[in-house]
Amino acid sequence: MALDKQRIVTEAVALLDAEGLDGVTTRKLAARLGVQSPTLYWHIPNKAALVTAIAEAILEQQFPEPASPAPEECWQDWLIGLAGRLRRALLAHPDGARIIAASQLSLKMAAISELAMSTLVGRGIPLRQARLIVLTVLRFTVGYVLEEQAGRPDADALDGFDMAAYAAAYPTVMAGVTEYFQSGRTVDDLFRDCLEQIIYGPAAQSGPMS
Amino acid sequence: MALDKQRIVTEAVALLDAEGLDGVTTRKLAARLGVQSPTLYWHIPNKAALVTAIAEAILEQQFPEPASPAPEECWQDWLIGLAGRLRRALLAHPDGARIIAASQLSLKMAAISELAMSTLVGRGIPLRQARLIVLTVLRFTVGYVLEEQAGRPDADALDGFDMAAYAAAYPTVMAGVTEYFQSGRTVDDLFRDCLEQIIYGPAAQSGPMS
DNA sequence: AGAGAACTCTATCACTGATAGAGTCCGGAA
DNA sequence: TTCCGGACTCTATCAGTGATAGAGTTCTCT
Repeated sequence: MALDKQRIVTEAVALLDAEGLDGVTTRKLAARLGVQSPTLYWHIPNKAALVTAIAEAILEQQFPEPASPAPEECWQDWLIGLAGRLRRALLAHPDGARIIAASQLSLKMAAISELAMSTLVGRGIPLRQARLIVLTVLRFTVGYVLEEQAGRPDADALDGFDMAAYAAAYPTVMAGVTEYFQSGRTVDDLFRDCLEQIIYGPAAQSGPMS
Repeated sequence: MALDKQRIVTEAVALLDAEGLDGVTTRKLAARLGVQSPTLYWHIPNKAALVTAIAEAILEQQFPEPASPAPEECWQDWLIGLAGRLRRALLAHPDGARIIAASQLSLKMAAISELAMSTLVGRGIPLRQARLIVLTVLRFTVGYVLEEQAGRPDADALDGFDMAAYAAAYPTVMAGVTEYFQSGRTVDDLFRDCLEQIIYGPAAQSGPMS
């Protein structure tokens, strides 16, 4: 049962699932591996490198191979699917988006960009525009999930939160939220609708207009 | 020189500017205020509340009044300007985006959403679509700046980073970056171009096509 | 003058990531 | 068979973190 980086990262992901990113400490991780915490530092230079490794592992689960380009599908739908997979990868673990955002120089993320951009260019989209679209979609996705996963406000924060006052102060926001979900749509639909907004442009209407 | 929440937050922002978010500790903050750290806890319930207060202060600086609706301007350009101001607010302080993303239930952020959505609705955009557009733009902006501010990779991480190999592995990404900046555009232009992608749709071309 | 709120202190808890340096284990060479 | 050196792990410790308890002080209003 030799300890190597692979085993450390695997266990770190398990710890992440159990306790969230703030629960991933070198001591707890070492304890799970039946080891003292300084031992980890023989295998990893510092904690940031561990987080980056976790990020790669998370992406790896959802993008094992470079992922497939599209055969016959239009690039718009393919790109929406790619972003959806990315979102699913981030949602699959607590604080997934935080981890990706915090990890520096993720090779897997670069690979995803490369795949997306080269696919678009292959479909005849000018390089400049392909870059803009891919960058927009990827950063939007991370930002979206980041806020999706942003801690459910803890009990303390909800003390003194006046729902009625909120609704009165921000009526349009409230009306928008209510309207959307009353029509039977889910948070997954919301993400997709936003993406279509980006990719197909404001002209696109995916749902029935009220 | 009585200590109150206002003074604490002001000094916290100064500390943030000097040392970044990780440098904002209760002890350092207290020391700057000529006080012991437990004293702060009489004025704030916990550190999360402090971060939220910092977030509100940062937004307040860029959005002092509810911000002005547009008089004659088309809503697209107005919304781009709004997002630009938000980005500037986040960039004005180290880790600004991280702070906004971490703060829960920001009232100022809700106010910005309300302003944007009601403006769009006032221009005849259906509620559903106004919500999608505003949500997309705001989350994109936070995600964008978050990555913009993501720590410059420290020296350790750059050890063993092979630039040439990177360029070889991800040629389209590299070509896209090179092409963009060689044409004289800046990172500010990049943000704006991405936003136009969202708001005007993929058909829009703001710059010369290569 | 006295009561109580407002405010700050000392002391301490249970943690965190990180490093130094000593020790153990094991495979291969002499 | 011995010994060496790398691989690996340990104990001990550092300097710091957010947070709380509880005692003490100061200010203000009645």
